[in-house]
Amino acid sequence: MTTETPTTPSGSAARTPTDAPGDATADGRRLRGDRSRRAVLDLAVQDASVRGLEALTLGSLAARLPVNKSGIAGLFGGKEGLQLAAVEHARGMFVDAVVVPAREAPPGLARLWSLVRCWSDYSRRRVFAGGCFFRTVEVEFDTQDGAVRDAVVAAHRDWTSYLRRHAELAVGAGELAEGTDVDQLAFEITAMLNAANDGSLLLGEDAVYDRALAAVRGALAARGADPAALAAG
Amino acid sequence: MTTETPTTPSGSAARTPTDAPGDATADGRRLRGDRSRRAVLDLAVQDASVRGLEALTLGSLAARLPVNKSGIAGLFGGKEGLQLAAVEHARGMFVDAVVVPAREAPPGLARLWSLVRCWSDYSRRRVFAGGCFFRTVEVEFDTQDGAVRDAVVAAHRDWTSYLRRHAELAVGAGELAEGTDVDQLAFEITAMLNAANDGSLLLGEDAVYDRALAAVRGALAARGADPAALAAG
DNA sequence: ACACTGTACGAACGGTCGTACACTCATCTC
DNA sequence: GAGATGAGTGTACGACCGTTCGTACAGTGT
Repeated sequence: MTTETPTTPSGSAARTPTDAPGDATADGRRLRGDRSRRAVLDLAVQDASVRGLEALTLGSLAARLPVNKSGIAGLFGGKEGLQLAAVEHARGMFVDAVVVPAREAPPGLARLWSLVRCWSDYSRRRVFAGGCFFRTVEVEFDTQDGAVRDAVVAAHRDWTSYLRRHAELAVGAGELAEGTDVDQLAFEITAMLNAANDGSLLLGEDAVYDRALAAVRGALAARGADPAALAAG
Repeated sequence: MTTETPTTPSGSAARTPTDAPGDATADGRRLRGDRSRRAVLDLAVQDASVRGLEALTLGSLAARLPVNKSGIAGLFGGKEGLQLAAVEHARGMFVDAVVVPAREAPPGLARLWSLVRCWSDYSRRRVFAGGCFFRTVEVEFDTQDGAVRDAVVAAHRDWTSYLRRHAELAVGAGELAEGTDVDQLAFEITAMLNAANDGSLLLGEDAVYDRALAAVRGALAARGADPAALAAG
């Protein structure tokens, strides 16, 4: 992946191998298939955010959709194909829910803080029924390897490097203290956000989101950020 | 659970319903059973820390042990019984690996910092093959309910309340600033430790443990802790 | 008209899961 | 001794898993 910036919700996410470029033609068959794929994935990411990608079941999905079990298998080429497509689909939803709204703030510290707030809202709003989709699947594929794990890791790196980039911009613009360890900062920010997500799910306490925001605000202030730039939630 | 203090590794963890008190007699049959249970659980917690408790399989466990598949089922009364026993077994191992060693430090700030360092070591040493056992199963049972989830939540509360208690002691002893929000502090500490565990597993970077320790040290110092009391890792 | 492609179906496949049951054997109780 | 108890085995069962196959049909191109 060359783009450092998370791309807009991948318009053409999961496609069959033979995907010759330049076919912008509207094939009725493909349209129908894409609509079916979309319906399956909308359900699959919700399920996976709760139970994980391994717990996804072709039969269970098919039972709740006007699609046959073997139809789903054919649509994605098998279960692993479905899992990979689900990761990509979730990535698009994440970008829509977090990255795009945060773009209203200018690059640098403002964008960084906006990302933190948008992520908190994204988790709190339960865009995915099981909290952040990627939290679930990251822990699930922690210690395995294969294509799915690679996709999960790639999504994770994409997100953290985006955070890190805007931290660097903030340092360059003098909004954060010179010499700030942006890796350390990104680590602390993601740690707080993830902890809020997990705590909210496990204990049902909503206060954890405020705790996370307060902690991030503290981490930024400790690095010289203007407190006025860190509007309250 | 009335004890605020994590108990020593539960000597009699998983027992069959009829468990009349006062039977300290050494029944040869029971001894044999306990030995078998222990062997099964030693394997089960390792598996579960990697793949989760739902992915545990009686057949897979039995294939690697001198025990029959239905033998395991009988030993624990079924799969859920095995899962519950695994949580209890892991709890004991956690106490042995983290709580007991940390007891060398006196209560208060020193104990708190010792717990942080011991937890970091516990995760880094891979006491469980899949990193912290409880991280895996917490995320797994985030959004479900049932006896297993309750056990996981109880273990979680046990740990965090233990942290919080020593934070309170530190405040009371003047080692941390008066008015310190101990819930916030406990939140930040667990967030950092968990993030180190997860990051180490997902990305294979060992540096995250140092990042976590540095962040916790910062969080404690910001609350007035004597930097000299926070020995380096 | 024809061949070709992609979606979708229904049925069947081999495999694995957890559970249940009947049974043997060692051990403890009375 | 007799009888109860618990560990452990072996077999069988029903349920569900992902995959595969043959088939039908709609849409596209020539």
